Amino acid sequence: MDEELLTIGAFAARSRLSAKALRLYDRLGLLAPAYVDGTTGYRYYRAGQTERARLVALLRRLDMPLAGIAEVVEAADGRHGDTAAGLLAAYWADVEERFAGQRSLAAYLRGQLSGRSSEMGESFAVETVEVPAQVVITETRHSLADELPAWIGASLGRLEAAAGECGGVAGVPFVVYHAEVSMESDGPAEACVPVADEAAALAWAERHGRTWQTRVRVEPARTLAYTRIRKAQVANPQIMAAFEAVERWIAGRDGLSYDGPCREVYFADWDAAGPEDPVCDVAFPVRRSDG
Amino acid sequence: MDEELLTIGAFAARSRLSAKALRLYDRLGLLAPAYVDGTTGYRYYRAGQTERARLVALLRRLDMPLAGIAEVVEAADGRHGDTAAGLLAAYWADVEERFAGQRSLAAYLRGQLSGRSSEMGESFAVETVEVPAQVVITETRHSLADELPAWIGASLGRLEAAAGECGGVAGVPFVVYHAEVSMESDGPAEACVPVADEAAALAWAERHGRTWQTRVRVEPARTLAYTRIRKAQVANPQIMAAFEAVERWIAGRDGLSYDGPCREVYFADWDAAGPEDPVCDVAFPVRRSDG
DNA sequence: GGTTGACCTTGCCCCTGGGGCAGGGCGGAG
DNA sequence: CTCCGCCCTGCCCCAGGGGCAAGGTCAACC
Repeated sequence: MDEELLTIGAFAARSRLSAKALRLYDRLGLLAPAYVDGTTGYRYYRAGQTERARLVALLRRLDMPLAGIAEVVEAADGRHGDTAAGLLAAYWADVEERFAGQRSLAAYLRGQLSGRSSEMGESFAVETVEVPAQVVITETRHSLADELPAWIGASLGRLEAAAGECGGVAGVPFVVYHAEVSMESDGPAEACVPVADEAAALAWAERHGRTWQTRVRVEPARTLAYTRIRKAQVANPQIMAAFEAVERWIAGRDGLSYDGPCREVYFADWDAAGPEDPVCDVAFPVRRSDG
Repeated sequence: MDEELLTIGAFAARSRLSAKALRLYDRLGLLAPAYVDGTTGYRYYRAGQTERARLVALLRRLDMPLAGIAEVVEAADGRHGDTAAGLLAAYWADVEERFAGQRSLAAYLRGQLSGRSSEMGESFAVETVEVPAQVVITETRHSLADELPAWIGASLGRLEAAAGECGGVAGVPFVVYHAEVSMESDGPAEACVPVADEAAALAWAERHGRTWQTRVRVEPARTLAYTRIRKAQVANPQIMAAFEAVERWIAGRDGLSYDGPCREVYFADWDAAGPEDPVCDVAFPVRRSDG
């Protein structure tokens, strides 16, 4: 077996990896040479290592990060191939999900770029409403926009349950998309449930500490410009058309300007609603600037 | 319109881009602020620029490179939205193609990792054959493995046409996958057609210069270990199973070792063959090392 | 035994698309 | 006037290598 040692170039050819990549994988501990000459630093690989190297190369062609590849090859080496296949399947399911989102976004954008986007399909009816100040309990999350829907459901569920300890739900739950970088909560998404008893809410937040990034704050009185959408429209990229419609409506009114981050107001029972039932208002806070 | 200027933070919030990204896009000329204060360097954006910024943000979510995004937004700004939509469609078609390849590779790998890969499906029959030395005219290409099939067809077609000037096709065309980094052709893939007249071939190569990376060389006599596959198997990842079968067969014979880069030998008329007709030998040069 | 040329080593800078931080300059409100 | 929040530039960092330079090695050929 001793004379079976390959230099890095020969091993690179057999494994379809570049010598540069092999040095990197060595440094990362992902694919160590069988023997390294102490004086010259030359790396020597066994022919039997090509199998592992090939696996690494193929996994790289799936754009799997090297850290993930390390887990897979370790699992594959450990004989319990189930785990390796499971890790790969999990990774790939993730990729498929992301890709499905991108595909629908691409289709939406193609439509926007080619067609008469402004007048396309249904026109959204936009109205304004005054909302008084209210005490809200909130959860905030820096989310990645693909796990947002699941998080919104879970978060509003938790908050509505907690509202029972705070005097009960005193208004319509909503989600605020803070893009403001350092207003006071620098996260992108904040789920909010209005409650009746501010003191009880503060005590509740005290008990819960910082586990779920929970907070209690006063949402000031607002004027909201909003449009009502159906359950089937609460998804990307359909919902973007609603946001854009409201923004266009605001831009078309002189003397009206934005007054805060946009939000989705969930006024209906989500689970009981059918796809064509209105469940959500897409809203922007506005202010009369002068006009 | 003058008081409509937004600071970078406000514009970042409206456009869902980070201030850092906006500075980068400014530097690249992709999204320049409406006004830059000469003394402070402060960037100010018009509210009307949010549309372009949103488009950039959405295209980034498709992982489109900024250079491509620049083309799309320029085209969209130029009013001829067809072009913008066309550029996006072309980009996305490319992504879909790459993704389809990755998906089938992922499926193949899941099978390999979980199942009894060695005995799965058909077992490939491996044999050896002696091939005499032959003069070949060749084209070489550093290819990206997704455009390989198309290139192989085109290249062998060109070479077979050229063989007429070199004494005619004197053997079976083949493609060599040089992974060797600097043997004498450092490229990954080399299409080869044997010809009868070496002197005429050299003259032909002289005339054609370096336009298609053409060369004439003598392929030495070889012993090839090969397995025969059907047309339907000439695709990724199916063909990989054939390569692996030959490698395992070689590894299982003591006293036989690799003697050069692997190749695909196309012995049949590709266009006339049906999916189940044998068309190709997947081969490795081998050498009797001692035993 | 010497030379040559192919191979190997480390180290540095480059790419994309930003994130994060440091140090310092503005701007409006109290 | 001061303070806090915003803004600026500039630097280092990430993955996953590519490419090149300067220098050390190895094996084959003469």
